[in-house]
Amino acid sequence: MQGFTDRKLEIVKTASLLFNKLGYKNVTMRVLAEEMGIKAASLYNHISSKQEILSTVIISMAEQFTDSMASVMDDDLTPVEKIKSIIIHHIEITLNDPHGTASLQNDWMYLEGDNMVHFKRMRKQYENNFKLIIENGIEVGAIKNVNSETMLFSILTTLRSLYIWFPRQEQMDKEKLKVDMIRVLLDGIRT
Amino acid sequence: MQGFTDRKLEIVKTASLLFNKLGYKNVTMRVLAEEMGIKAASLYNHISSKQEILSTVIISMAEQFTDSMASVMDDDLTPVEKIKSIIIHHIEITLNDPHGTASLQNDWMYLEGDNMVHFKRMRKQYENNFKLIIENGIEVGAIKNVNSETMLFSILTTLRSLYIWFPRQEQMDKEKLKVDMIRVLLDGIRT
DNA sequence: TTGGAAAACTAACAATTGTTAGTTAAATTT
DNA sequence: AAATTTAACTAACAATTGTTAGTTTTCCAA
Repeated sequence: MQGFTDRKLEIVKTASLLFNKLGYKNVTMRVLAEEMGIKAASLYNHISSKQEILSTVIISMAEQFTDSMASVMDDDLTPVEKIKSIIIHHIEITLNDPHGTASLQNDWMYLEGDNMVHFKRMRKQYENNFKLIIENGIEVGAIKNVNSETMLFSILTTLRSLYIWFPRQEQMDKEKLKVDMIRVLLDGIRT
Repeated sequence: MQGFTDRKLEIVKTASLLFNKLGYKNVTMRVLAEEMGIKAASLYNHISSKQEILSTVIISMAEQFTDSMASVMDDDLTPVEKIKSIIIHHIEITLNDPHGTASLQNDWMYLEGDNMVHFKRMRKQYENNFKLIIENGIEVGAIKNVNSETMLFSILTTLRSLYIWFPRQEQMDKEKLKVDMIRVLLDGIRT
């Protein structure tokens, strides 16, 4: 029983790596199987469909972000500290599974049925919570009085794209990255 | 001769809209044809392959950004003003063709052969030029002395994702958007 | 009115896709 | 050692893909 779970996890990990390298639709079951060193039909001893592989990757990543947002909302912090905490969570989740995070951004559109509904609901709620934090920051005077959607998406799209350029930042250590990122997103680039 | 060009342009425009809605690989020639009100085979009176449609969309968008960067590099401006100019160009190109910009971000990975090479070269050069401007800004003390790649990608990924949330900002006018965007990217969100 | 080009059509192709059925080998349990 | 489960295999399927060939319709110029 452990063996089954391990093998499935291995398939999902390999798939998310290939999704990232080739794009979801270019990762055929035969390509995936070859990367695993087996034949395509053998994959079906461990998973039920290609869609299950995709949804396992996407939904598990989305749930990590959902959980991290829930913990931030619960914490008793100022708005600015909550935003710092979100930035840190993004960096850690992304560094912990860059290929999964990349799939989350690039391949969610290939989800079907309930998986798509569930994903969209989680994403919407994440954005709503983030926006609430920003608007609370504006109210207490800690955040600029600029259109909150503009600030939300400026920060969020940057965080969502972290996976793209982490490969180029390998010399940089994680803690410095967090500090720099927080500084740039909160205070901009101008001196 | 005008008729031919017009029809091809119409196909390309429709395709980029569908790419955005369904994802490149879900836009089959039959789906595209149906949206145009004709049969799949009829598309080939105007275009030579699906790849040609994709590359027409992607390369023409990439060239717009390349051209805009070239003009910024030529202009006699301070580093900060150059960055402001880049932000404005991004907003204008994106607003002018949101679906094309979306395809540029999402579907470039399905380019083949020379198209892929050409695209990657343009993108690399764009990033290099942007980075030079930032590093020049650091030298003259106008930009924070933070890792230049961190600042580059924070700004660039935000600009590249503009297409995602422009549909939500329809009530907002273009000039205010430019002002807010410049303010947030240069000076952050904190008061 | 007619001739010719432009652009639509029908029909079919070869290749590739995800998936299933049935079978064999490997590993684990009894 | 035997029995049972796990996980690989071969072979094939139905559906879908981009594309081509050949034909008919539409439309404008002469």
